[in-house]
Amino acid sequence: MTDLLDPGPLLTPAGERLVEAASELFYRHGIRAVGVDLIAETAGTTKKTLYDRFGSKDELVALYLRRRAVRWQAFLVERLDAHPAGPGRALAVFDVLGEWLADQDRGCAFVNAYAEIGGTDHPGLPVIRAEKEWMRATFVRLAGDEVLADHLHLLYEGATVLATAGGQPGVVARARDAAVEAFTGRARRQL
Amino acid sequence: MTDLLDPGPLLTPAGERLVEAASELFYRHGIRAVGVDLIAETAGTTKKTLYDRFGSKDELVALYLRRRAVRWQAFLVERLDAHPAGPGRALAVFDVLGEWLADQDRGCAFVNAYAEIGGTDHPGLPVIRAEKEWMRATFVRLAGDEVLADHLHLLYEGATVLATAGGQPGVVARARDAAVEAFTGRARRQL
DNA sequence: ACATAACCACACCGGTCGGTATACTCGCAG
DNA sequence: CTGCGAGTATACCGACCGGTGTGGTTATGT
Repeated sequence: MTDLLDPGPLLTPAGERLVEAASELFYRHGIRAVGVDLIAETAGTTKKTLYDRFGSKDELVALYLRRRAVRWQAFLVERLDAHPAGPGRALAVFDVLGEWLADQDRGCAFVNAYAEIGGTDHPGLPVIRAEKEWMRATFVRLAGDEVLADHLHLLYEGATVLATAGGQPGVVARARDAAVEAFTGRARRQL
Repeated sequence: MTDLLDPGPLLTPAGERLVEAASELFYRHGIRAVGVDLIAETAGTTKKTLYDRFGSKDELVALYLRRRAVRWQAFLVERLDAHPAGPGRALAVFDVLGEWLADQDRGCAFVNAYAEIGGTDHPGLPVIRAEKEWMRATFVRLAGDEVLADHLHLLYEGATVLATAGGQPGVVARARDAAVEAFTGRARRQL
């Protein structure tokens, strides 16, 4: 799992600009909507360099997803560290999600990518699965309870979808409320 | 809302074949991945007829989404009617979802469409919003409680995402379990 | 007999798609 | 001085993109 989300070795300067440009364009407009010509032009380099560095558009897409996963995970972990250790951190995930979604109005990059490459053998597919599994594992670690973790993970994914595709930005706060209730349900279950 | 999900007037035979072919191709491969030439060929007709009937690819996409919404809603209502009236019907939504997802392995058509057309003024966007709002209203009607309905709706959307993009097909049953717990939480809240 | 709508066949438009090839310049390490 | 990896510039490839135009056929209804 960890290797699937490895952002890979350091890139050459032009390679770095290419993956940066591709990441923003892919997220904002979708994968198929963005051509390699536009990526190269935005990065201030050429298609030749793109294919020299990454071999194919599909590989560049997979790298985009790996980088995106690492970025979100680093953001989440950093924000969670500011909270006192304990079950409250599982709740704080929803605060971090709200903060993240304030900037990222196009929703979950992995869900979006699956919409375009699902049902194929695209090299980005394992990255998508690994990211969702990482979030589940994170909830398990934070909640210390598999059943509760699944419950929280479902609320988390639902909130992301409804806040973006559903056009209901306030839903993240309601998801947090639901998470609180899930916690009290766990407490009662364990009595 | 209801008019946004109106499938529209009856179509001519070739128009009907076109929207049928487009629906399956769009859902299976994505919107941008499917060209109008392929749609026309699959329907056994021509591009000319497509543009005579629908005016543009975007309008055909919007119609695809409206039809998809109507089809899911009819399926859900029919299945729910088999259950005795009462709060148990809100739980049955998760059984119906599991049944539906067994055939539809490409996830939520509306979330997928948003991944491709979000951030634009595509005529399909209001349809996506209307469908999500319809599901929320349905949960409110079934649960008779806004807070509980939001909780259930979040679990429902999360289950759809994780069962498909997340590659965790068993998650729908866990979402149902979580929904049961949300119900008992409501009961306790109302005492 | 005539109009009309629906449909079909096909050619065409400018533009973009992912991907390849050739040739050149630069900085740097041996 | 030389070799080499990185980057640039540009042209090219066949295929496909969404969309338009022309002309002709069939069926229905008046």
